[in-house]
Parts: sequence; structure tokens; C-alpha cells
Amino acid sequence: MSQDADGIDLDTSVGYLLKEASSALRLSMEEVLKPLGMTVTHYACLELLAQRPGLSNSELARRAFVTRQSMNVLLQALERQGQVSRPAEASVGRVLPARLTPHGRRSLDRATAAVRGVERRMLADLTDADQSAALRVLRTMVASLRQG
Amino acid sequence: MSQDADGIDLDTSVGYLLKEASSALRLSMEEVLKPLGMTVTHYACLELLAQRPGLSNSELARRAFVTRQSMNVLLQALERQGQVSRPAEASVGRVLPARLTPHGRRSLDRATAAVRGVERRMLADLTDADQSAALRVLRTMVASLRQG
DNA sequence: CAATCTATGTCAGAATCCTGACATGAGTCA
DNA sequence: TGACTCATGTCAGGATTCTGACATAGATTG
Repeated sequence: MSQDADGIDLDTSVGYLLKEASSALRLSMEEVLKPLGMTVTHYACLELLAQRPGLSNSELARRAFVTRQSMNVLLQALERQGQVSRPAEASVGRVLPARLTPHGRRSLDRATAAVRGVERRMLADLTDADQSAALRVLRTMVASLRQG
Repeated sequence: MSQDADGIDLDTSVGYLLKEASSALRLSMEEVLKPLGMTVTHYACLELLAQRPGLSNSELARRAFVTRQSMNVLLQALERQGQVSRPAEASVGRVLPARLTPHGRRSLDRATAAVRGVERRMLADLTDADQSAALRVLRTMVASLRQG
């Protein structure tokens, strides 16, 4: 039964539970975003632009955990829909800073309300101390993984 | 600055950090599994079969967080490679119980060692109490999300 | 100053995964 | 018993995402 002789016990593995929780969260988000005609990456992109206006395609990709190629096709679609605007040419280097249009802002507001509901449900049975602990532990794990 | 007026603050959002941690973990796992010619889902499938021999394709899919269609093409490939065996026809219903072959078992052992190293690094800076708290909090979040 | 390195945006192709659908077998219930 | 529901394995098609590659611009380094 020990983890040393046998494989990794999935029921007590932080890694497996991390994947499970992340998967459940993504599913719940897709569920509430679908009626709004939005995907999770789509929402993430708008939310990122709301908090850091002028983020580049590559930066958005990194923070949304997709490749810049994927983010670029999304940005092109969002530009076509008038939710995001980018200058025709770069003022410095090759970076094209993206910004939310008023239309994109309205889309985001609807999505944020929906997503906030999901996050609230996810945290409903946790105390404030639990949530703080979760933040600290998750940040520690990310840092440890990255310095590999 | 409040979460009520503005959007969701990504830096203090448990949901965003969950995705970030999960993404970092997946990246690290891909990194160590690639030299072994294995994907994360591939590894997950073998690990699941080691712990619950006889799991069906659909069950494996659920526990590996992919669709049964995706798991099925993986299982077919693993059968071709001689890592997994399934009976030609079902003895009851349509369920085809899958099992690890000795060859699959050896592949899994190599992968488990690699993955255990990743998980160990991820948890290196956490106390036992932290890890217990993480397990409890993650389980609570999963349960809350599922009863939506 | 020149060479190298790094990072960006973008294009094309391939791989992956999912959505939709079908037939089959088991359980449920009137 | 018969109708209904549910779950399984599987096939085909499409959508999404990634891998690889290229030219370009800034930073770094000798």
C-alpha cells in the first residue's frame, strides 16, 4: 500500500486531485459561458485585457496557458467581432498591444458575473482561512514546479 | 479594487491559480514523460489500470478526464503495442475490462518513477500539514463544483 | 560596431480531441 | 412481457490546438 513499492495512489495524490479540481472547474465554467457564446480561453483573454490593457498576443497566451498561435487566432476573431482592437502596426518592436472595446467590455461583464458565480460555489464550503491556505499552497507548488 | 465593482482579480483568484498550478504540473509531467515516449493521458491510463485492473474504457476515460472516444483510440494503440489487453468480446453487457500486460507494467514502472519525482518537487516546500490541507481543500472544491 | 541571442507576429501542416450519431445490452417500471 | 431509460463501444466528421518554421526587431555581448 505504500507509495514506494506500488505506483502513485491516485486517491491521495495532490497531483491527481489538482487535475480533478481543475477539470471540474473548467467544466463548470464552460457550462455557464456556453449560453453566452464564449469559451474559457475567450473569457480569460477579455479578463486579462481588462486588468492589463495593452497586453501583447504573446503575453496573453502565456497568462491564458495556451500557445501564442492559438491566442492569435482567437484575437483575430475577437477583432472581427469588435470586442478587441489592435493597432495596424507596431510603434515599437513587433508588439501589438491589444485593448478591449466597449463592446468587448460589455461581453466581459456578463461573463464575469457568470464566472464569479462558479467561483463562489466552488469556495462555498471553505473558510477564509482555507482560501488563504489554498492560495499560499498553490503559489508554492507553482514556484517549485517552475524551478525545475 | 473590490471584486464586486471590477472583474475577478486574477492574482488572488483561487480558480486562476488552480489552472496555473495544473498547467505547470502538466508541463512538468510532459517534460519527464516525453523521453519515455509517453503522454500524460497515456501514463494516467496505465496507472489507473495498475490500481484498478479490469476498468472499462468509459471508466478510464472518466478518471483520466477525457472522452471515451479519446481513451478508446489510446487503448487501441496500447493494445497494438502490447501494453494493455482486452478480451475480444464482452462476457457481460458491452463492457470490455482492460488489463495491464507485463510489458505495460514495465513501462508504467519507469513512468511512475519519473512522475513521482515531479510530484516530490512540487511538494518540496510544503509541510505535511500543508499537504493534508491541500487534499482536504481540493476535495471540498471538487464536491462543491459537482453539486451544481 | 558586428554578431549573436532572444522574443514577437504570423503562416502552413499535422496531430489531437471533441461533438454527433448509431447499434447493442442491461436495468427499471408499469 | 414490453416500453423506456441509461450506459457502453465504436465510427465518421469537424473543430481546436499544437508543432515547426520563417522574417523581423530589439537586446546583449564580444
